[in-house]
This record gives sequence, C-alpha cells and structure tokens, in this order.
Amino acid sequence: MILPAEFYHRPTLDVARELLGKVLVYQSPDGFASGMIVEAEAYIGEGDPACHAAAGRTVRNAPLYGPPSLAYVYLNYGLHDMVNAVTEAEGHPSAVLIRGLEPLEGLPLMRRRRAQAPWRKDKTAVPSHELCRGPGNLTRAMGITLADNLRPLTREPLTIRDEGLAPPLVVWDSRIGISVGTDRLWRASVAGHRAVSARRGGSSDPPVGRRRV
DNA sequence: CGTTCGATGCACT
DNA sequence: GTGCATCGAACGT
Repeated sequence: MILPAEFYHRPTLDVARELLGKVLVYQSPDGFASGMIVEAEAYIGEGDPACHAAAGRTVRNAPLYGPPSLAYVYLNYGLHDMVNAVTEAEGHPSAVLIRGLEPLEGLPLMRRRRAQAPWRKDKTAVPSHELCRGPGNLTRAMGITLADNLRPLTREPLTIRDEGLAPPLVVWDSRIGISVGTDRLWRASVAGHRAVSARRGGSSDPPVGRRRV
C-alpha cells in the first residue's frame, strides 16, 4: 500500500522513524527500482538552524512550505541530487531527508546508473549494500533527479510504500554533514545496517544498542 | 586502517 | 563571491 498523505501530515520525527522499513519505489522512464529505507534525517521548521527554511522562504526551499507528501529534491555541492519527503501541515516547513536504502529490485539498473557517474573512476562493480548508501548515491542509483522535485509521493511514478516489513530497531544520532544544530539527535537509522552511512561505535558492526526509541 | 581535498552548479547575500 | 543536508580518489600511517 502506498503511504497516504496523512502519513506525512504528522510530527517530522515520527515520520522519520516510521519511514525506516518502508519502501521507496521509482518507475522511471528507463526502468523500475526500489529499496527499503534504512536511514533518514528530520529537518524541522525555521527554528532548526540546519533546515533549508532557517533563513525563511526562498525560491529553492518553497516545497518545504507546501503540503505534506510532496517530494523536495534539490542539488547539493553542485553534484548530488537529494530527495526529501515534505512533512507536517502546509506552511510548516519541514521534511525528512532519505539517506540510505537497502536495494530490493532493479539492482542491475542501479549498478549501471552508479557506474555512469562521471566522477567514478573505479569501474569495478559496486557492492549491493553500497549502491544506495548515502543520499547522493541513492538518488543516482534510483534515477531520481531535480525533475522529480514537487512530485507527490502518494502517486506513481515515485512513491513510498508500506510492504508490511517488520519495524526495525531504530537508533537516533546527530545529523550528518551540517555545522549547526548538531545537538539535535534527528537522524534515525536501522541499527547496524550496512547501508547506513557513518555508523557510530567504532570499527565493526554488532548492533550495539544505542539510544532506543 | 585514517584524513585531506578537489569536483561542480546554483541559490543566496 | 561564498557556501553548501556529498563523494571518492589519493595519499599518509
């Protein structure tokens, strides 16, 4: 079942947590791909210094002020398209950034798209758990671009679905790649999952229990 | 293992 | 002109 708009019309932290284990699906012109969300960050309102809306409404961040369930896609560092799900009531600028997926369908297509990245010099095959690890990597693998900005996530071709997967064990940490608002633990991820970027807790993996919710 | 640093486009001041 | 919600190559240890 496709998540309805009401799913996004809630506190952003609740949406971020519950998006873990849901499935991002994109039927693009060149093929079908999907993956389970394993990492997501909340950006909440003009009072959140790391939110794009921190300095008020602009042309670029206008989607954040729109109705919940819209996709907000923007270009970062001139290279990477990032995809967010707009949350909360219209006029309350907030969203959840999708940062990691476990690939489910369309892996050959994902591999092809990743290999096409002009800056990728290493032509060896990308391991499946790295195809959609990191926000820039997952949009590249899924084929999501700026052209998908403002698409409703409640309709084809770009949707997020509840496929009945078990709710995962969630850990909360500081958001990544920002210099302000790092005190807020607004990054939710599936404990110990390989497709989660910058996993905490040293070198290896055992799902060391951090901060449960 | 670790860290540094260049690439690259555009909204915003 | 500045500064990014990044990535991965290159180099040091």
